[in-house]
Amino acid sequence: MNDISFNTRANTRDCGTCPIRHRAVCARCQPDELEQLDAIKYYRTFEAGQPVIWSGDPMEFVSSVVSGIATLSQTMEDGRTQMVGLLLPSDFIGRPGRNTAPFDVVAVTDLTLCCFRKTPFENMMEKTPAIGTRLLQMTLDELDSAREWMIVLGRKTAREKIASLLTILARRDASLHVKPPRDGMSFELPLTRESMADYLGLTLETVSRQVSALKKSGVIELQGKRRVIIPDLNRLISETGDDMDGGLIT
Amino acid sequence: MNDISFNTRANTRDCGTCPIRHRAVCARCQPDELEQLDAIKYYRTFEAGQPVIWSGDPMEFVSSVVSGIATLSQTMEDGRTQMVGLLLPSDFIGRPGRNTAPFDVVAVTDLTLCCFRKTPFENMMEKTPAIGTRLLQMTLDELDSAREWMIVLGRKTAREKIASLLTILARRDASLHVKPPRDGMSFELPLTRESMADYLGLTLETVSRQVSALKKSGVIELQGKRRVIIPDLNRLISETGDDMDGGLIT
DNA sequence: CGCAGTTTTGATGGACCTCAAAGACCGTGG
DNA sequence: CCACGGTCTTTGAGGTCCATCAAAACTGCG
Repeated sequence: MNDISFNTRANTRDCGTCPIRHRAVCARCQPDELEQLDAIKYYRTFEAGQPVIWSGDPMEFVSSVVSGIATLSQTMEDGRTQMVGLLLPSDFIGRPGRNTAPFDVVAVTDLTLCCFRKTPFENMMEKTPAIGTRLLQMTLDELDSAREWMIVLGRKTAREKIASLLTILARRDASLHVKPPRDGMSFELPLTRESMADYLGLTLETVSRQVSALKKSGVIELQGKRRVIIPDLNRLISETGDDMDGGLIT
Repeated sequence: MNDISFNTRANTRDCGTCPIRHRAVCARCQPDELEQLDAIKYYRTFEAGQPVIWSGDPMEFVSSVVSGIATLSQTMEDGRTQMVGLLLPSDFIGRPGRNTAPFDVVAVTDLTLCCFRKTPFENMMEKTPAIGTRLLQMTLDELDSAREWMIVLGRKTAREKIASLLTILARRDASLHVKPPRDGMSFELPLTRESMADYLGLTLETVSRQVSALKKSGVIELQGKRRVIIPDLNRLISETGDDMDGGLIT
């Protein structure tokens, strides 16, 4: 049970009932194109904590996150690590045209991926413009998010960083449940203090202190250690240091 | 001369002799496709220091950097600013499918852009897979660079940040001159201390001090204030804190 | 219970920021 | 030619935010 670090399953789900159908890389495909994808796809599951792929490894497949959360991160020789992305349902993993993984991917919760072997997928991409178009759109969105994250890493204080992360998680959680974020909403914190620290460029102690500080200020409330309640969303957003007129969409 | 902050020129250059022909968004186009692009393109020039577009502005055009350098940056309400990208010759500006600019673009040196009005370009993209494919590839590369920059912002010391920036500039300068970077190479520093600080998430004083420190250590030499000499490239790279076995390619 | 992993809390130090002023560089005009 | 002002850069002194080191409290689980 040690070297079988993942689980490959038969194609148990039909694309028609797929929860990420309308947001994933296949979102714009026609029924006949979906059928083709259906024929070459397979599911893999990972338990919380398991690695999906290491930086530098050959990538034999590309995939979409169906359920669960994974992190994308990079580690320096001396152990300093920086998370560079959070992979949520419908996010795409992999790079057509590249053979080795540029970053580590690790499952933080139990994770289900919808996978395609790389070569068949690349071939299909050439014949199916809908896939390439959608992938371009998703990649441009991710590039914007990555750049927005840079101002968090480069210029924000520890407190602003925590508030920024909580805001992102609140919005993503809301968009997953197809509800707009609202005052009084709550969500599960999927990350440990250490993961939060790696995402924010802080130490876990600083994360812990700032979360406590936000709680003491009444900006957030905690139920147990993992459930976060946001009594006043605008209050939280004002703690991020961001411009408020940036619209609540996304 | 105040409101004419840019200069639109007739199509003076032929695509065939374009210096960025083989690396820009048009790199994979066939001769007949190039002719079509040729028909709708126009050049614009900006003087050093001039804004190209502000965050939130409507974007009527997309473009490629032909010569010069521009910065992509974001500013918080209180004035803290973070650079999120450096735009060098062949880099693409703009987003098919989006109407407003997500970041500020400013010319740091005199700048020449090869522009296309957005709608004609989008139409052409639909009919010309070579453009979309190339743009996807370029966007994926930029996403990787953006993510690699995150570890610089989040986890590196001031000294390592400076070394990282100098390494990037050295490599890009070398690749522009189609020479591999080598010991003893030198290049012009296109950025002020303040721009470097904005790129690195530091203050300009810290940048100044660390540049002096690297000079005192013999890692770099300076000719005047702007020309940097790298006596020993591996020495500089070792100062970045990065893994050295990552190959010198790129 | 007892142990391992996670989180909190405390004390201390250091890297970097802030504020301040002097110095270098450069074009302008007398 | 040199004085002059503007911009960019360097250097200094002091303070602060966050990292580091250390230990205790909490959580879940066999």
